Amino acid sequence: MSKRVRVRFAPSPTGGLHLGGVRTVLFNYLFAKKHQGDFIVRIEDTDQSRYVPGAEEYIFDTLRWCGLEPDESVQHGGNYGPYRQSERKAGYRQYAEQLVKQGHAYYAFDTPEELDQVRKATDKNGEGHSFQYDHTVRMKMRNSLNLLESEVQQLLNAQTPHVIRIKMPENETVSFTDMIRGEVSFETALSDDKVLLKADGMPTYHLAVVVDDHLMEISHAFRGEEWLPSAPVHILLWKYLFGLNSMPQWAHFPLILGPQGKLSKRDGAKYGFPVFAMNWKDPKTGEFTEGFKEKGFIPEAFINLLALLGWNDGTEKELYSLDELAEEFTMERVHSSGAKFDFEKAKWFNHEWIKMASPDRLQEDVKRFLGEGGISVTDDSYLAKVIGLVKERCTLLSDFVQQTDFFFRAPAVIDQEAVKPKWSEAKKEFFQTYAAQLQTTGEWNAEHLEQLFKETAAEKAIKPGELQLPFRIMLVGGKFGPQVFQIAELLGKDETLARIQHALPLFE
RNA sequence: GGCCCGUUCGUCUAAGGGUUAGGACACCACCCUUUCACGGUGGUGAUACGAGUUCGAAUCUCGUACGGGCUACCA
Repeated sequence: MSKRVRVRFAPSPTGGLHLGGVRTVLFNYLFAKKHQGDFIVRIEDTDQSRYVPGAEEYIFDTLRWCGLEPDESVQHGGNYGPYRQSERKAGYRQYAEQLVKQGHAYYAFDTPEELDQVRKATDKNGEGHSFQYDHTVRMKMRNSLNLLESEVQQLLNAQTPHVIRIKMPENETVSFTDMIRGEVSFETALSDDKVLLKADGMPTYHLAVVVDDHLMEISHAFRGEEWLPSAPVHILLWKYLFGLNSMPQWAHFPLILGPQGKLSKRDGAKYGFPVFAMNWKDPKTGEFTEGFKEKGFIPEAFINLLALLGWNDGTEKELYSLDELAEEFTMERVHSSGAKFDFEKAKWFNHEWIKMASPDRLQEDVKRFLGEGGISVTDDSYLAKVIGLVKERCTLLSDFVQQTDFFFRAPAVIDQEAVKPKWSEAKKEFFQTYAAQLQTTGEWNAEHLEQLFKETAAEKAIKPGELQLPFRIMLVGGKFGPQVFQIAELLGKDETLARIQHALPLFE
């Protein structure tokens, strides 16, 4: 019997969640659901200098909007807490000390300033990175490998600021099986001696991720490809601390790329598409980044498009609900190569989901957008009818503003130029007659209105087609919207007549 | 620079030794609609390059090129 599936998403609260981040959440979530496992969110806030107030809340708000609720987290509780690494601070040191005792790590007293100097000195106008704190230089630095034991003890007793670094083996090959990429291997000699415990007593990501994955009994550790190069450090820590047998299985997701390489939040402003899941304003810099939610995406579509960026089930199916995804998802079918994000395709997904959604489902979202567009809705059942009529021509929720505006208030502008060139006295007479008929008719539905329209047109010997555009302009103000008689039906008798009367003189 | 990962239409991808290399988005044309869309039909368009293995390679191997990631007391 294999152990229970437990996966985690481990964001650091430093800002908004971008596409790649949400997809990492999604794949974790899907894998957990598929295997009846647990999905945990652990906040990795070990770097106090990068902490951004509000970012943690934002993350949970985003997950809620996406419908990806964690089973355990800061907000959801659970038996493996605390779920915030800063609150687990006291626990990490013992593991680092254990490594020192085992000879796999050591105390280092070099200050950040000293290291900076060495880096600058070594990096003689090359493109940097010639200095690494690794096995080739560690015997020249100020650390417990090098200093006398008494000196080390003295420094420690005097509370001299220090870090604990891993002592990377000098010639070992570390390899592991990535669920997506297969066998991956690294030479340990090429990696530097990463800091495990910082001078402020906080662990770095490397120590914390291993310790917490162990303590939280994580069975599968998934993260973005940017972590692949540091995997050997983590494998080594697992080996030294808890044994390779209890190590989770790894998978590194391909990156989501922007038009020119790595997707950055700046791409959003530059190319006109959102990068974050929801609007985010950095409280420190004031920098604003647009979100998919506010751009007019519905979460069903957002999830769907993210899932298909790097995964497919091998069939030609493209539209999946969250439940279907959880059913079909397998890690083996996740790609190993990065995917460039295509906003046009993203919009297509949204359009498809809006078309599939019921007016009820869309009601609240549409109302939110209409409100922002200055349209207030008082009659929900009227709104539902309107939504049903126009939703298939809306790609983004924001499109509902233009598509429904004229249902709630008379058009502010009448596109007279669309009518004037072909306007005639006969057409004017037609509308006068038609208006009079509408006034007295007892029946008010699209079919009847159309029938009446055609009959009257025939009497006046005008092709009905030539009259439809003017009628549309009167009711809508422009050349758009659903079938014109359906519009009139929803508008009702009084409003329809008022708009005809208002527009008629404008065509002279 | 070093290390790691990757490379099929413009983009997302299917095809895990034998197919006219399939689909979707986008684009173009036509049809439907006397609005704008939806929808329908058709079209343009790809295996990075070079060797090797094989009767046969998009698929396996190697090299080259290109792309990306990492190289902090950041995650």
